[in-house]
Amino acid sequence: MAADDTDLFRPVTPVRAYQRVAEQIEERILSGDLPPGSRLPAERELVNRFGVGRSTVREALRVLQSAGLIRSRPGDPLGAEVLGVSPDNLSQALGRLTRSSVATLGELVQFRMALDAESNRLAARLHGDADLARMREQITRMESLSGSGPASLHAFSEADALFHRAIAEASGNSLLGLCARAVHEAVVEVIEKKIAGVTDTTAWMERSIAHHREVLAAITAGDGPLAARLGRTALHEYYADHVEPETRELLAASVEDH
Amino acid sequence: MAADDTDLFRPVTPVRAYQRVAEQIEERILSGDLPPGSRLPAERELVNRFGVGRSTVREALRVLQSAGLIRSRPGDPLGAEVLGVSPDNLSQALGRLTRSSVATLGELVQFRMALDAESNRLAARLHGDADLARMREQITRMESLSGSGPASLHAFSEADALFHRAIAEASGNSLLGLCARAVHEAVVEVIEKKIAGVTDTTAWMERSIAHHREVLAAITAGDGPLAARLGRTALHEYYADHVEPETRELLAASVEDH
DNA sequence: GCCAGTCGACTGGTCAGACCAGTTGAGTTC
DNA sequence: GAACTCAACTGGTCTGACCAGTCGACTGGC
Repeated sequence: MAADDTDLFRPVTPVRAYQRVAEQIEERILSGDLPPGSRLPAERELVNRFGVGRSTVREALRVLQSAGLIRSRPGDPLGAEVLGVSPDNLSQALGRLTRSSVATLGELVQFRMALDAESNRLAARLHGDADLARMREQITRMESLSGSGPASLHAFSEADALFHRAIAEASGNSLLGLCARAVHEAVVEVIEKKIAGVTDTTAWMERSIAHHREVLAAITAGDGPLAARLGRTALHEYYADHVEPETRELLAASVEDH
Repeated sequence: MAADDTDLFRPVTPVRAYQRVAEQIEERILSGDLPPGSRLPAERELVNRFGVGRSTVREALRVLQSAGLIRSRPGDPLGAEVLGVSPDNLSQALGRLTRSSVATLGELVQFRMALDAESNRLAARLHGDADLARMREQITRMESLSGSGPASLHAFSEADALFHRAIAEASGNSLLGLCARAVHEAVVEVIEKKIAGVTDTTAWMERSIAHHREVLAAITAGDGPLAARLGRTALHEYYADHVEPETRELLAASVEDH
């Protein structure tokens, strides 16, 4: 132990007051002492309890709020509301990564391929009857929308999102679903308009419905590898025309490798 | 269009002053106007430019800091430093999800299986000579550490992390690497001590080295599917004993399915 | 008795001004 | 030329104030 003197003295980072306050409150929230829906004391009350100034308390609350843990509303006599842990922060972080062009569109699609494939595979293995019913329900909804033309595109993609959420929940892995959702939002932000303008929406919707039916069939049959491959194929077909040309063939290879 | 009156009026959320400030600065950072390493004006200078009070500026800076975009140091005459987009925020969000038991350890490992498998597969297809050299280098470093007992565990896992980062960079998909890293940090946070206490570190290191050698061989040979499966196997072997019993067999199934 | 309106006691959001401890670099001293 | 001093910064914190919004209790008229 004495030989490893790199661990004896570590660089000391002064801990700011607002950090201590934020950590204490965050700890209470994560530990469950402050369940979602409960209220924090008023700011001026927190000032008394923590023995710091109001600006310090406010900076701490700001940090928690930007992390999506609490929400405050002016004039609310009950104090800030505890929201609990939400995935919004996650998708926010992913969104930043894409907007700063750390990640390209091709990388996003490829990333989502991996996530969706794993979700589908797990869902095929673990699904319950209720999960299947919810997926069927969304497909039915898509079918009823497919004739309405471009106006219903918004409702259609909502049904699509719900279908994928049903798969994610059936997979039993919340992380997969959350990340896939975040990436999906990031992708939509980048190319939604492009697709809406270029594509023949009716034909696109019908092909999309066909894909979803295939995936549902594979999941129902318990064929995980097939469901995974179908998920990749669908993403490739949707987005291949819109990614950067140099990554296009790589995406195709991602489908074939499985 | 007129039929879809849900989009005509949207709920209005008053935008706080500190939000506007934070958004403006964040926009400049993400757009590249403020590259990493550059400096923000001093707080009192921002007060003048934005025409708001210092507390407002400070709350905005606090939000950006908690998002990992900037870092400020007391007494620094250059002002806050722009850090650029980093995955720290991502791993922080993942850590919160696990600590609040929204996501279990098993889900984390399963998630990382999907990411690592995809990274390995892509790396096998796209690697350059420099990537292979860096992987070899880290394996050599692990070998030199494997005899030193528990004291060098820290350095060993650092080499391990660098090995995986080399794979991620070889894969050409930054998102995969960043997420894998975030998940890895979250996992480490949960069970690092457990592993350090329970396991025979020397034997564990040697098995780990053997795994890494196999993965490197598969990548060098360009065998993507094999590299992917090896990645899953390695994770299963490392963590299977530490995840919740009810998810253990599911992890094993994740390996076999591929 | 009930309902509408008023009013005051809160809330969070913002601002101004002050002080502190730390950093830095220019000037001073030896 | 090296060491020291010091003033001009920085960010971190506190105080006290004001505003607009919210809400509950009180009060008026019916």
